Amino acid sequence: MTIPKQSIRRNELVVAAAKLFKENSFDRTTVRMLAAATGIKSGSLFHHFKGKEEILVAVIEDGLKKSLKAVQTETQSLTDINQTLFALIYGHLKTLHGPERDAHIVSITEWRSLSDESKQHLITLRDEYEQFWQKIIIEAIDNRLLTGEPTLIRLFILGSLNWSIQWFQPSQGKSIKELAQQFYNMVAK
Amino acid sequence: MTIPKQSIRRNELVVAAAKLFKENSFDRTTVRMLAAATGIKSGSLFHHFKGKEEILVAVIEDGLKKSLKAVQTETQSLTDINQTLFALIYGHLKTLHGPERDAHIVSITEWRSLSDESKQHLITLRDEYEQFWQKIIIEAIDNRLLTGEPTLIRLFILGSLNWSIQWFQPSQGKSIKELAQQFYNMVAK
DNA sequence: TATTTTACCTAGCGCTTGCTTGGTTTTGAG
DNA sequence: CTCAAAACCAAGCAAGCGCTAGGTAAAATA
Repeated sequence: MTIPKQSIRRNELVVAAAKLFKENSFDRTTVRMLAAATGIKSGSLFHHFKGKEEILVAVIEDGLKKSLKAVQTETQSLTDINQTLFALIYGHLKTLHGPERDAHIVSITEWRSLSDESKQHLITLRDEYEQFWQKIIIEAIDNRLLTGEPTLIRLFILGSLNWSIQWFQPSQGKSIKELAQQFYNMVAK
Repeated sequence: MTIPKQSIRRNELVVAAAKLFKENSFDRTTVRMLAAATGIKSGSLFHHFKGKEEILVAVIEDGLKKSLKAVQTETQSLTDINQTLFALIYGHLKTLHGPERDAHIVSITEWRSLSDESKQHLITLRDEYEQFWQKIIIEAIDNRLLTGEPTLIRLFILGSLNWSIQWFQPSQGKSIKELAQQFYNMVAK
């Protein structure tokens, strides 16, 4: 019995899992809960995934890949560094609180529920994303838009942006664009 | 059988619990693990705490109270707003990565493991801490040291500071004071 | 239409979990 | 020295957990 990595059904399960993992947490979401939410019996889940952890890996992998794609799209064809930096911040917030919100939140909060092997696999994806930021930040420093150590600035900005999952409610009060503007104004010269 | 809220033994258990909750997580720390770490039998834990959750509440309560005390001490007797804002950032980082590190990390990461009742109880303490920040931030805005909405700025700064638990290793590379300086330079005018 | 593959169900095993109960030891005040 | 309160232990229960085994139904392939 081989388990296919791509299938419509599997993807549905991953989306449902992301929602449950966000609402409860990975540990407090049981395979029976996920089964009930998707109209399946709990044992049948293991036809799609080797184990519970593989579901979490799939959710996070999904989230990370979409993050990278999102900021790439948002910043492409921009030449001005001011615009690029804003687009980066805006793009990050837009995916973070967009349709894939659940997966992104899980990517951020459930990292430590992963085994070492799973971490190793996903860390490559995360590094890729962070490198994308790093490059633009360095360019911004060169243009005196930012000052300080690139790595520290990156951790600082990404930290505060990611923290918004703790307090920001989409479609209530501020728009994401306003938010991005305020973030941008605070760090850029 | 009444359970006293203050006792030396209880405090030892809370400290040990903080460490375990940080290393594993609340859910993945079993009462048996905590018992083994403190040289006790698992059942005996329930002489000190009504249930497992009460241990978590004690850890977080401890962390929050010490946070507030730390920044109060750090900023007292300062009149210049520049100095005060720096002291606030420095004080926050110093407790966060100081001797009570475990409890603070648990306070940040395990919030959602709490029941609604426990949350309600602890939210008062957290609000108190945030209000302390808010006051100083407003003063800083009045003095043109910061610009923007107070609440947003607070969330932004505290978010990035708290995020440092994800990457900062005490006693390795940068000192906390250097870190605080960089943070300060990035937000203050 | 026959055959294989994919998707699912039924039933339950083995293990761990938080917590309880009823009893014993230790401690400290009078 | 007495004795009650506090701290602990031994043993185990009931519930929930991830996951498996063996089979059936549906869909795809030939």
